[in-house]
Amino acid sequence: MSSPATAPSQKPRWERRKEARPAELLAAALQLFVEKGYAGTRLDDVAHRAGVSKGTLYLYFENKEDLFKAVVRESVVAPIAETAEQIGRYEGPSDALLEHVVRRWWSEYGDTTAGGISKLMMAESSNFPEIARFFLEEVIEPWHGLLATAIRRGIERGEFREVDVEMNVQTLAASLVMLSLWKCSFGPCSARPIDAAAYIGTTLDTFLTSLKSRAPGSPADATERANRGVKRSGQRSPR
Amino acid sequence: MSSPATAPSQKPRWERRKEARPAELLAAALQLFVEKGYAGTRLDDVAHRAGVSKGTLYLYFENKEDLFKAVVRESVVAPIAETAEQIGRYEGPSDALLEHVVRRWWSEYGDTTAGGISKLMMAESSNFPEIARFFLEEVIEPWHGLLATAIRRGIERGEFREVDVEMNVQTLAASLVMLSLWKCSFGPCSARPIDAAAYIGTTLDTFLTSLKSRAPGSPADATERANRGVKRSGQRSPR
Amino acid sequence: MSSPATAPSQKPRWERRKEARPAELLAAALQLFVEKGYAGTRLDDVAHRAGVSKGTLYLYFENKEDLFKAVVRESVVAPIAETAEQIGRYEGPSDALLEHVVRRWWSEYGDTTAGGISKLMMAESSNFPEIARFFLEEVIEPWHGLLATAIRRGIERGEFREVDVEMNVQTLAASLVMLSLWKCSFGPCSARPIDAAAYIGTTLDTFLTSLKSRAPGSPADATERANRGVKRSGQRSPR
Amino acid sequence: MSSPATAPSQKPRWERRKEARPAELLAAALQLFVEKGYAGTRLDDVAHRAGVSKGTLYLYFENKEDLFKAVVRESVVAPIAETAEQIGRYEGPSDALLEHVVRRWWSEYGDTTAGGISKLMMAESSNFPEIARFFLEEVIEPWHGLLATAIRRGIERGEFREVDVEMNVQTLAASLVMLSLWKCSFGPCSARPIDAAAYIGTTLDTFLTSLKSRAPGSPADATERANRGVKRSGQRSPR
DNA sequence: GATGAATGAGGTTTCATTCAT
DNA sequence: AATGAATGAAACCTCATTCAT
Repeated sequence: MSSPATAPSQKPRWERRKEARPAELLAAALQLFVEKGYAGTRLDDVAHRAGVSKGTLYLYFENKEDLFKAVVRESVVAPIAETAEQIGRYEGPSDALLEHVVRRWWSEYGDTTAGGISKLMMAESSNFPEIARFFLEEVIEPWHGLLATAIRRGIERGEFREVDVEMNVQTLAASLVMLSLWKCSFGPCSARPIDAAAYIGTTLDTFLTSLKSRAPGSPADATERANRGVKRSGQRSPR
Repeated sequence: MSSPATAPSQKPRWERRKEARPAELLAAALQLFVEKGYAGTRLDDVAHRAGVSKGTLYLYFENKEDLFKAVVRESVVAPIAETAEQIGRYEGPSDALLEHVVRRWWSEYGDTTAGGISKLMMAESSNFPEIARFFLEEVIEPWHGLLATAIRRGIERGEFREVDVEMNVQTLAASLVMLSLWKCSFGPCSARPIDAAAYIGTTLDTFLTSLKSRAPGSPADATERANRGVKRSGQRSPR
Repeated sequence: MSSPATAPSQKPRWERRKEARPAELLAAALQLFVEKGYAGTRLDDVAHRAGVSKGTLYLYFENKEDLFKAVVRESVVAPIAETAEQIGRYEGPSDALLEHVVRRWWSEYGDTTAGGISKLMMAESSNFPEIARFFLEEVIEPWHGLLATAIRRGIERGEFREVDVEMNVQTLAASLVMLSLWKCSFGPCSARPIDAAAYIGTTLDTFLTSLKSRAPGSPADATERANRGVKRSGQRSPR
Repeated sequence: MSSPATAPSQKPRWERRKEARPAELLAAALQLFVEKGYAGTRLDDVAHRAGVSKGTLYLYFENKEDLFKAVVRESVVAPIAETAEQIGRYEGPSDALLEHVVRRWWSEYGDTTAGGISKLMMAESSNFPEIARFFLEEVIEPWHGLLATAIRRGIERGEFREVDVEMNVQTLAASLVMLSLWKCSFGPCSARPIDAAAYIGTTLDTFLTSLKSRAPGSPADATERANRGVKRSGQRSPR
């Protein structure tokens, strides 16, 4: 500051680095965090996998927790906004729309390395409540909102029957997210790997069939009708 | 309560403790493993929560990994066998049967502390492949088999349409397991807690409606039929 | 908390330990902190000198800073209170009283290992402001108060001339403390060690001679008189 | 720069820089060493405060220890030689001379940033014995010699009583140095800052009053005479 | 059987030092 | 001459594991 030596244009170059080199570090960290969990990941390994020394990590991240937060934040893909636009412009039938939203989520996020973030957050949410909340608000809720918009559109246009939108979104999303989780948890252990395309196809089939089901009183019998309202929480066993 | 002796009248016969005591340790370990993950759990805390000293742990378990394995193994409830019997004896409609199986799973396992095991295994499966495989074979597959039996029964009896049983089981189970996971991950972070009964109700409604849907060519259009599960994996976007 | 096993009376026993074994650790730490400074002291060395392993340190002190604080606090000798009593009961001449207070401080504190604390605090006060303030209030000020009481007594009884008590205490204490500092700083470097007894004798001689000096206008010339009031801060050079 | 051969002819041109630039570095280093101590000072901070990069430090100093030594050596002001001359030429009364020497020391050294060197050396003398010895011989002893000369002159001219010159110098210097130490140690912690002018005034008053005290047998009683400095080291307590 | 003090390997973090530019 | 990214040795600290009581 007082010396003429300190170039005034240094800062930008620093910042630039913080986005260039760190990318490799974040990628390495993502992989390891997903694979080993937060506590099980050694910074030594992260650095090694990124091809740098342990100390270099600390040039870009204050500490392990900071790195973890950065990994979560940086891995949050933003195709949600893009998909949201598509919904607004779309004019075809709602079932195709919902299918599109689901398939796009899978290809853009669920089937990606970033998809492992879901598993990571699931496992570490109680250790990092703040980040969990961040993930909930910035990732999960927007994505649920997308599904909700598509379903609600179908109901409003008379294409879908009237269901509890919120709950349908929850359960549909659950099915899909589980596929992501499975891929990076039991996937490698299982003898025959899961067929993702078939899984998604079946999920769509199930939910769309249910949503488009018209029969006022036929397929849905008493049991089903009772639960359809969702406001009920009674329980019955066939015994 | 008063002296360092753990219990007033327990002292006399120690022999039985060898098998009785670990229950408290396993319970404590389960809670902590689920909450903090394997690496994040300190044996100190486990012992403390179980009300014993750290050294006592080593009287019953060789080491941390041994404790972990024991937790997983011991927490595996065996009501599955019992439920399997019920299915064999049952004679009513298949939708009620499926509902029963699902609700029983939730009350006996998913809604239990042991339900956290799912989250735990999900997070640690890559660190403990053998245990993951054990869990897959001893817990997941039998439980999937149960659902498969119920669905197949419905199809055979003409109550359900013909679907890809395997995949329907996968997605149905996914939805349900996700409820377990949510409860001990994002649950505590979320503003309004999830309504488990409604969630299960909606899941049953969706799957049963889909399974009982008859209309050969009406709601399910070409797209759906293609994905219905007949081993196809075609993909289409509304674009 | 939930378990009946945790005896409520364990705490005291822990606390007891915290004063038994830690004594050796505190002694070792004191020596090293005084010798090497805070940053220059390795916990490994402290433990080694105390004959225990590194980890044992952490059974008794949370971290390095905690150990440091404990060292300072524990080394604060309490002979000040005792000396204070003696002053109240004393009935002889004030010069002998002052001499006693000074000599006692030296034998009980300045000449002790704890005397090194002065050097330590001097060096680290800017790194640990809170501890510096603690030392200032709990050690330095009481000790200054003792000297002030003795001097004020002499003035009130007409044995000493009227001087700025506060400043006389400061400068007298400075001279003495410096002896402590010297002992554990330049002392070992100097060819011929300082003669502590002679040093203290001379200090007493100087201050007592000055205090008992009666000459209204003789020895103290203009220069001196000007400074005696202390309220002046003028400066003059003999040039 | 180009070949592995370390060209010895590259250096010549930069010789001057080698002596010019370090001034800023030495100033920065001095401040930090005084404030944080040797081990507690990071070269990063030194460079930053001097407005250069960390690597630049190594163009001028081999390593941290080298920098430290340079700081001590370069900070040793040479006004002592100058003051020594003044003493030789001086012809007035000895009390004024001593006062001059004392005040000059304060304004030229004690009140300077370099005054912090005393604190620094005190703290690090056991870590750097060679430098401590250097400081002792090159700084402390000459300065003590100055005071000794002034006092001895007073005794020889009959202005001062016969005292142990050596010890009087020690204790006088101690009082003064302590003021320097206080300023950069407890000074910032203390509620009301010390009044340096008053402190020096009182010190001069005390020592000059003592030195000029004539009364052979009146104020100074047996006790005092015994300790007066005549190489005796007897000790007595009023008990 | 039970304890908890003690250990030390291993992880995180810091920072003096180097080197390509 | 100057930079600042990169390094790795060494410090702090944690915690699974052992063992005398």
